[in-house]
Amino acid sequence: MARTAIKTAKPVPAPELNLQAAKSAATRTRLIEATISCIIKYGYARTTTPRVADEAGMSRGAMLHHFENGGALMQAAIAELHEKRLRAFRQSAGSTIHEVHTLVRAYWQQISGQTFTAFHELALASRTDESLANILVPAQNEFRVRWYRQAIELFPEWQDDRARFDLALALSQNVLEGMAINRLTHGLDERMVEPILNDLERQIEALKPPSAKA
Amino acid sequence: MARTAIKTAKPVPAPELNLQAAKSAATRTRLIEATISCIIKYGYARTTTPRVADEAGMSRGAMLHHFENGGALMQAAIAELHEKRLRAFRQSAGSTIHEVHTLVRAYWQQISGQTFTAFHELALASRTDESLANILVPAQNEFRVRWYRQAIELFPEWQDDRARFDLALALSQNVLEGMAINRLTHGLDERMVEPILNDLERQIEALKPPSAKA
DNA sequence: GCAAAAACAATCATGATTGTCTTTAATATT
DNA sequence: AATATTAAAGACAATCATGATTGTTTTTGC
Repeated sequence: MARTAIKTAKPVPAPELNLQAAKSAATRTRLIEATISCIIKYGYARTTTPRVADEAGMSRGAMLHHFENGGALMQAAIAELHEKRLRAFRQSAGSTIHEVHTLVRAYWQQISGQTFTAFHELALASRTDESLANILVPAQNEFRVRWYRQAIELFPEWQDDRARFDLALALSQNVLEGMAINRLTHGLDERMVEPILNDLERQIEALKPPSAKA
Repeated sequence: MARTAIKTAKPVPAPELNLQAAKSAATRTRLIEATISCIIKYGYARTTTPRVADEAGMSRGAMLHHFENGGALMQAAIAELHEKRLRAFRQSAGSTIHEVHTLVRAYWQQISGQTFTAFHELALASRTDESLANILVPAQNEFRVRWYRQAIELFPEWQDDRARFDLALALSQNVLEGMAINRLTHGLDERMVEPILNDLERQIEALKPPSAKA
């Protein structure tokens, strides 16, 4: 699957109220979830079409009936992963509590989950896989833009000092994602998680301009 | 190559002063370097034996003469990568200047290089490849232990407050490696590198106990 | 020089993955 | 009820990576 050229999106079968044929959608979902599971279990490179079909509990023939090739399935899985990320993100940021502490913990929870694992598998694979990068990078960019915009909304009074605001965001992103990735690769001392999170929060608070400090 | 079980080390041909047969060592080196190049160029999963042989400019048969199988070659490549890292590390830490600024920049330089890229490829692959993890994790651990020990040597007067010392180290590791990895995966805004590095330095200085502050 | 050993090259058989094609079962339409 | 459509399964040929085997050329030791 890894090396498969990835084509454009499949023409959605028009949202007529197809009755039983809508269970085809269930099968597609099953396949997409199986693909994500395989990425998490075996890594991107070993997420092969036989493995995915096996994980989904169906034949490879059935699978290729719903997705014309492995690349199309992978593309759909990436779209779903992206949606998952955005959903989790909206849920976190949409909370009524906008304290730094809450937000840091929420994002940490988010990237501690397996969705982030899958995403990083894809992200690193895309380093050396151009066709994969072509569909993944836009998703990454969109996520980052939304992250940034959301942060602006959450801290409007911080916008006078853009430099420090940007620093707080970049710091958060790199510290948290750095920890998450190091955890994936036997590189994180779990005992240091709490101290680092606390320090990050302290640091963000310190970067807030006086007008924004509660 | 990815899925190959990795055996124990090859019996070194005894350090007698073999004359021309020592050019065998050159070929082995060539193969090991080719393997590392392939990991960087194509990623771990696509570092196959034909590609490596091609990169080294020799036949696959010749390659398998020097390394009994793909796994043995990969193991040797990992050992070499580990050595490279340790060498670069010693060079950085062995400098006479022990300022925080210098050390942060030195480690940043180090993980900005391709050796770190290769290492992260392996590290992530080892998440789902047990036999790879078996040879990579010890190297990772050794590197971390040396890192820690070196830091203790560089900042002896900091040892009274171990909690803050450990925090400074963990923070440095996660921020710097986080940035390096995000850079690999289209996730780093290069404009933020300098501000983050400066902030990290400031932060480390702030964590130093009064007795250690110059 | 000559024989043994090592370096190197080429080929083979095997297993895995991929996409296509064919066949059967289920479901929907008229 | 008959037929067309879709889901699902299986078989197929092509490609590729792997390790083993065999053959050829150098190099080394006697």
